[in-house]
Amino acid sequence: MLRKLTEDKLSEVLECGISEFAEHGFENASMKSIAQKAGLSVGVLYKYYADKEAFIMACVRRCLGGLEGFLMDMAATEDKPLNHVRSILKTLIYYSREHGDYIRMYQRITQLSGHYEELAREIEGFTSGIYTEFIAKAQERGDIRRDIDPGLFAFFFDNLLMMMQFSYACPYYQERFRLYGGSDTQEGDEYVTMQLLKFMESAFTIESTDIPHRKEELQ
Amino acid sequence: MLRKLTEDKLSEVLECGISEFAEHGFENASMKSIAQKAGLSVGVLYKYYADKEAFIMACVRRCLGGLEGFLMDMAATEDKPLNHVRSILKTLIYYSREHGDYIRMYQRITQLSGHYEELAREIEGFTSGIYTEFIAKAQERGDIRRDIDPGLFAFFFDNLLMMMQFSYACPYYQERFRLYGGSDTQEGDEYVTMQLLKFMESAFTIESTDIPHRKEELQ
Amino acid sequence: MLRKLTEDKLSEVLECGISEFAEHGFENASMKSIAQKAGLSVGVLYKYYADKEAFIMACVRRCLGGLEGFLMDMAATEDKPLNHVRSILKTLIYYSREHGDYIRMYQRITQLSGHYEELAREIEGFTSGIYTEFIAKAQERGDIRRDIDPGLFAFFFDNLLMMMQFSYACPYYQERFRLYGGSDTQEGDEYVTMQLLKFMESAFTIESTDIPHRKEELQ
Amino acid sequence: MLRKLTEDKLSEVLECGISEFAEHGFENASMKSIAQKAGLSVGVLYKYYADKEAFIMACVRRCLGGLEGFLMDMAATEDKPLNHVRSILKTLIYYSREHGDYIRMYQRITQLSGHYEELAREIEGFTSGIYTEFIAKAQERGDIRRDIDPGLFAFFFDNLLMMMQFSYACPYYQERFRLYGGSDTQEGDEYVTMQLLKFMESAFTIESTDIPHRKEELQ
DNA sequence: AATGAATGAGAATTCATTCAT
DNA sequence: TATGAATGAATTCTCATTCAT
Repeated sequence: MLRKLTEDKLSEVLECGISEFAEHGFENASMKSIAQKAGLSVGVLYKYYADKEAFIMACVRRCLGGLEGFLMDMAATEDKPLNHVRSILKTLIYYSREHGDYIRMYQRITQLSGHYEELAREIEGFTSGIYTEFIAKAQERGDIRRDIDPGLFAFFFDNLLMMMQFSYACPYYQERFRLYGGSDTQEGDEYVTMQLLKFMESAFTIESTDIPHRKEELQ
Repeated sequence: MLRKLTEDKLSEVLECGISEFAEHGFENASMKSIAQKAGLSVGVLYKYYADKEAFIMACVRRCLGGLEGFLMDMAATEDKPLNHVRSILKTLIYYSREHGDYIRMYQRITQLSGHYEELAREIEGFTSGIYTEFIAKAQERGDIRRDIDPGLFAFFFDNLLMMMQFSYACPYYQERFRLYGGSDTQEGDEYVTMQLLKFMESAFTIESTDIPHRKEELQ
Repeated sequence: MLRKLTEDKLSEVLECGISEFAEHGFENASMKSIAQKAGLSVGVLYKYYADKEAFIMACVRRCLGGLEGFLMDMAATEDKPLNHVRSILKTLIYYSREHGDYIRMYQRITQLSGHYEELAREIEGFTSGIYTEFIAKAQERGDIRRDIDPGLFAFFFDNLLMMMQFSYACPYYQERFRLYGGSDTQEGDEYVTMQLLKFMESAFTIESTDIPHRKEELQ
Repeated sequence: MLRKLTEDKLSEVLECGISEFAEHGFENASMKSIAQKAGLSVGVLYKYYADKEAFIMACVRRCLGGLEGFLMDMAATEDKPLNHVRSILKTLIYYSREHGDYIRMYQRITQLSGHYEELAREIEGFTSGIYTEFIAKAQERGDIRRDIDPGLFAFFFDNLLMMMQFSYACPYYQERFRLYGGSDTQEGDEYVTMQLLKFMESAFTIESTDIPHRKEELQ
């Protein structure tokens, strides 16, 4: 019998939870099987978490915390936009491979109904802030075309990143990825990265002429 | 008699299923409430579908079928790439608003575990085919830069579209959209469309020089 | 498989519940064992009653309803007080023997905590009303001494009756009864009845002199 | 060391047990909360008592022991029957107020199923002995009518006392008491006592004529 | 053929009891 | 020796599925 759950063990439990939830979804994962996976009895889970809901929440927090940490690291680099993006992509792909559970868990989170909007705001707010600022700064420096809404630009950018994550970590998206000739095997990473860079690069630099630039000009 | 019920009623049942699954997820939706919603007894449901699994599958098929139909219509237009894309985006946003259930259901599908890869292949294969061909043709015509992998280009393109769909139909993504200053209200549609077009436009037309063009050139 | 719970079957379920609760108490009786006893699956119980609490409540109601019915019958007789009481006692003892479960269940009810006061008021209010009125009328007619508070008199009277019920139906009280030389076997009934009548008779008829008659005279 | 804890602490634990059991019943009271209330760890509880059952038994014993002590004191007085009874009642009511837990616990005990008959015999045997002897002696002295079975007389007498205890200490009986116009507030004590005395007094002194005197005369 | 009540396996949760420290 | 965290059997409750009518 374990004497007391150490900090480490507690972490392990959450990881097991994340792994189970990532694999089976919140409803299909059973507290019992999570406990077993962690080598514990159900009782312990309920000692530390009031109920399944609370445990899910803890896993969600840990997952988002992990992602946020990763994003922070990623955002820290200073470089020319394209190089920065290149490094972001590299890290992202690597992370998606190594911590697939977190990405899959994240995908599950996007399905959660109820009062989880705050969660979205927490994690997505962080990302959106970083990216938007990143874009805005680059626009100031003239590294990126200025005739585009930095918020939406960041949004499209992040959309591409999210889809890459899913495409590397989630079964359905992996399959889909393959259909597009993409490879979710290590070898192709470099190539995919470069192609995506190319796709973005132009978006970053060209100045279009025949599309209205600002909301105000619409009417 | 079966035949009497069939056509219309069966459609209705599937629609109810899709609506329930879209809203509550596959686990949380109950066969009973679906039957009630469709004005049927559970018994009939089980006459037509062996079990919940089978019923889900039928709903999934219908949903994907619906989406495919919509995509076909969308793809049918012939026009200059950017104009074509503009019309695609317009339709897409409109559809996401009007048939949110289908989009939400689709999001649920992307979470399904098990032997659903074939499903992915069915629907995504269709899309990927269309888009890739669309890109390739445009490249031939010189409407789009040629130094890019048409498959991956189509992939990135579709990624952006998928995220738009979700951002217009799924609660979590809607919330996220707002954080980026995006508006999921009718008024903003035009603006968002244009910004996205701008984001893509350059990707379509610029020819980059310092990024390797083909897989083969990598080593 | 039963097709549908008839009125009778539903009654039977409640009787099984009463019997189980009477024997094991509310906490120790399990829904499963009650269902089994009634030859049903747990599911049915939960079809008809929201939860254990609700089922208990239904059993309590039925039990109190039964007791009330019995009390009504008992109260209906018109006769000279002592004869009336004699018949009450007879019925009471008979009932306690035949419907021990109801009496035992009633004893359990007296332990219930929570919002069951209303229940007490329902059943006890009924009894207290009947007895108090019965005493008051007898006082008017001169059949019973008038220098006593009819309410309290009825209270003491009912106390004796309650204890008789328990003594005939509840294990602990039965054992206690025996220690007093009382017999809870059929043969002794008549004798016990008569002794109790004698105990009460005098209370009914003598007019004491050295005990203050009314509340007001106390100070 | 065990010895250190023992005497006082053990008493305290038992008191906590009694208090918890009195309030929540045997099933609903948890060993953990009892230990906490006593400022102990569950471990110690299980050092002294094999299991919950054994602990309950110990509490039951202590409770009955306490009641017995109180009854002994009560029985010690020598006086004329009615005066004696008056003093008994006074003490009883006072005790029921001051040591409600013991009375409530006692009520719980009367519900215990299993091999608790011995318990009944222990405590009730004591009471019944005292009362029966008290009645018999008074009959000899001519203080109480002789045409009544002293055992049953004592039984009825004790029945009235028990009900008074419950009516002063147990929620359900308190509520019931109120319905009869009884007051469980201090002020009414004197009045209730006197009314009960009056109710009993006559039973003690009148000699009825038309009810058979002894068991043997029945046939 | 349609109905919807009954079934019962399985999930969440509690708590008496054990035992490593 | 005392502690209180861990254990896991048992309980309540749900819901996909069956089947008598």
